Amino acid sequence: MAMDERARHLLRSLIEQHIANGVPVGSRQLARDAGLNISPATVRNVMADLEDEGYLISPHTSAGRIPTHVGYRFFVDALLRVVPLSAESHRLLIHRIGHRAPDTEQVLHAATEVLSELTHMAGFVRVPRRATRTLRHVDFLALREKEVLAIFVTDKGDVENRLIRTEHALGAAELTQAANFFNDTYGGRPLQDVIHNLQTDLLQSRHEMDRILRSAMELGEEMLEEDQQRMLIEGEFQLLDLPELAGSDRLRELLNAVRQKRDLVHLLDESMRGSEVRLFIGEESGFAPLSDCSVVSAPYTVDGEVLGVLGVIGPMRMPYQQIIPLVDGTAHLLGRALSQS
Amino acid sequence: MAMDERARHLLRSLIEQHIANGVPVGSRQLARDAGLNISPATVRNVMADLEDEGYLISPHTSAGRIPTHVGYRFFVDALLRVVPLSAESHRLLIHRIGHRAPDTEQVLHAATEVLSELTHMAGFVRVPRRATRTLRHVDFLALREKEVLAIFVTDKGDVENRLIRTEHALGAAELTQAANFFNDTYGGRPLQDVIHNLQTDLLQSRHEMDRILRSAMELGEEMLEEDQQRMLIEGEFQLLDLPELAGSDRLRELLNAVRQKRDLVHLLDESMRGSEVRLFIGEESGFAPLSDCSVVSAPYTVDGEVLGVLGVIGPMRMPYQQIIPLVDGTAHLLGRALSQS
DNA sequence: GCTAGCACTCTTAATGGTTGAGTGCCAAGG
DNA sequence: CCTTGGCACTCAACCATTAAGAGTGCTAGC
Repeated sequence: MAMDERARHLLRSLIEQHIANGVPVGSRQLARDAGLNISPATVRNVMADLEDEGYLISPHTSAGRIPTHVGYRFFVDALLRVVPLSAESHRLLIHRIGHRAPDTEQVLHAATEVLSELTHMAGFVRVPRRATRTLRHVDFLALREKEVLAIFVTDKGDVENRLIRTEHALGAAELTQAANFFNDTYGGRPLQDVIHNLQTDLLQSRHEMDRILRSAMELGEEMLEEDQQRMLIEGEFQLLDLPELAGSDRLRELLNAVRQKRDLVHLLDESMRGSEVRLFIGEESGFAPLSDCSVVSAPYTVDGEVLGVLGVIGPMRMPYQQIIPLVDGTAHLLGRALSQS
Repeated sequence: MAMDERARHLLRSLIEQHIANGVPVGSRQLARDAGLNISPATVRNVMADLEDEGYLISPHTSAGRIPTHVGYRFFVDALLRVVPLSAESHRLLIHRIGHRAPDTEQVLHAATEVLSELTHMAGFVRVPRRATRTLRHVDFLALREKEVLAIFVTDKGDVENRLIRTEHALGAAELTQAANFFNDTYGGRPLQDVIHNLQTDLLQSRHEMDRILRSAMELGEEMLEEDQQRMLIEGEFQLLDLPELAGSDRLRELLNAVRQKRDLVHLLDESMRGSEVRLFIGEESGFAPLSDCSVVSAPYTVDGEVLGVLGVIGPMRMPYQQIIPLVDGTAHLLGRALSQS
């Protein structure tokens, strides 16, 4: 059954009030603040309908009503009036992630922090995946007897390194030779390909550098695997202040889940498909520890390519009309900042 | 005034009971469990004395007594019977930090985690300072026009890198030349010296590589500065479970303080002087957010040189007799694990 | 110097009454 | 048929009171 105009208006008003005050909204107050000339009794009838349809719920018999996650979903999809990003916030964003050293890592970190600060919730940035990066340069460095340091550099300046134990001592010449071979053969090619080709190449040849190359390959694989986990999070502790999550048990679960990152990353990778802001409200995420929370995320892109996704985690009851443009704006600015580097 | 044998015995018994149960200990229970044949009334007299001398305090008139930080201090210094590390814990420690890839970073991380897991408190490891490290190798890599990636490698295999913007494009030959100059001049020397000498050298010469070298120096400085901050922490959230800190405000302060690391690192650097386990009980740390907590720390050494310090943060009421050997053992094993790499 | 006894204090939990907010439903009115 | 006022009902929150229990300090006697 379709909701009529008045019901929509009341639902919006109720949710806005609840977001603002955090307490259940009763019929009298809603009747007064909704602006319609309607008695509380009428409002009660409408609210009863909305409850039947799953948009609202009352915590107990005599306590007004609060939105369900279904209610919030309808609210953001059909009722929300997004306010443009305030000039002040915009300035701050630019200041924090626009005027930066060209270091990717630092920019990402700054974005995470500023998200957390401006929203007073937990901010996160999913770090760009390296799978599509190309291999820029490899270096093998003899640290001491039988220990070689392998250094990988990608085209974006990501550096990864690893200590490799070798069976017999290797001279500088040999290492240079191995590095040259590696660079000549694989330089400039996407990391994924490098790993893959290296695997088949190693099966055929019995090059004396095998061991080093094999270790190097493992390092590459690790880089790709590590990718799966790389996410910056800041301001988790702000979640401690939220009265709605105060029940300590839930909260610890949440904080641990956030720290583990695994499932969260999975969730976010899903949301990288679209190109717009995306919301997971309450149980929608299908991820139990988040069932009292909402996640607002937006992918950031460089030259039209989606590199990662960023956003915030907070209570279901958050000021979506401000959070959404903020997350959106941050994603755009981050994309711009990264395209300069 | 000296404490007589009986008072010491009662104090120990009281603290042990309080550590075990977490509730204030009354005269009746103490009289029963202390093993002496003494009436509660007598115990009360002794307890009153101990309270006068600052070892105990009662939360309110009719609630038994709990130790003060002075009481705990006396307890650990004079009364504590340290139990040897359980075989089980020892096995776990070895398994987690003994059998590891030779990667320093990974070993440190594993140590942090295992400390947190075994104690159910927050575990930390202060990362070895690089100030005394020697410079192994420097590499300059042209990433693209006017961007150079500088890579520093220390003798222990620490790698640090930074993107440098240059004024005009530099060819591979020039970069190799710069790197060679750098390696020839400063290779094998302590980082501190490198920075220092580079500073004076740059003032004199007007080498055309100035800009790169200067940036490289800044990178080195950053490495040293960053040192001040580098500490791994794991399991902060376990502190959420502690009933004694449940008062949300204190706890958030604590978590934030731990996250900031600054003051904590300062505190720990103090404790690196000795070579033994060290305790900061309650206010002893002189650091407000920690005033309800104790820190147990131990330096870890390789070849007799103190590299860093590790330990745990938990409530004042913790089982010191087990925590102390655990922290001690972890420090030893970590030192051993690092000496192999 | 130790102990028993006693009066006293203070916390904790349970109890019950009151208040106020809010609902659901019904019957009257437009 | 929708709206509205009225009314009975429910429930959480608050407050005061009570009772029980734990523990202390003090004193007097052994």
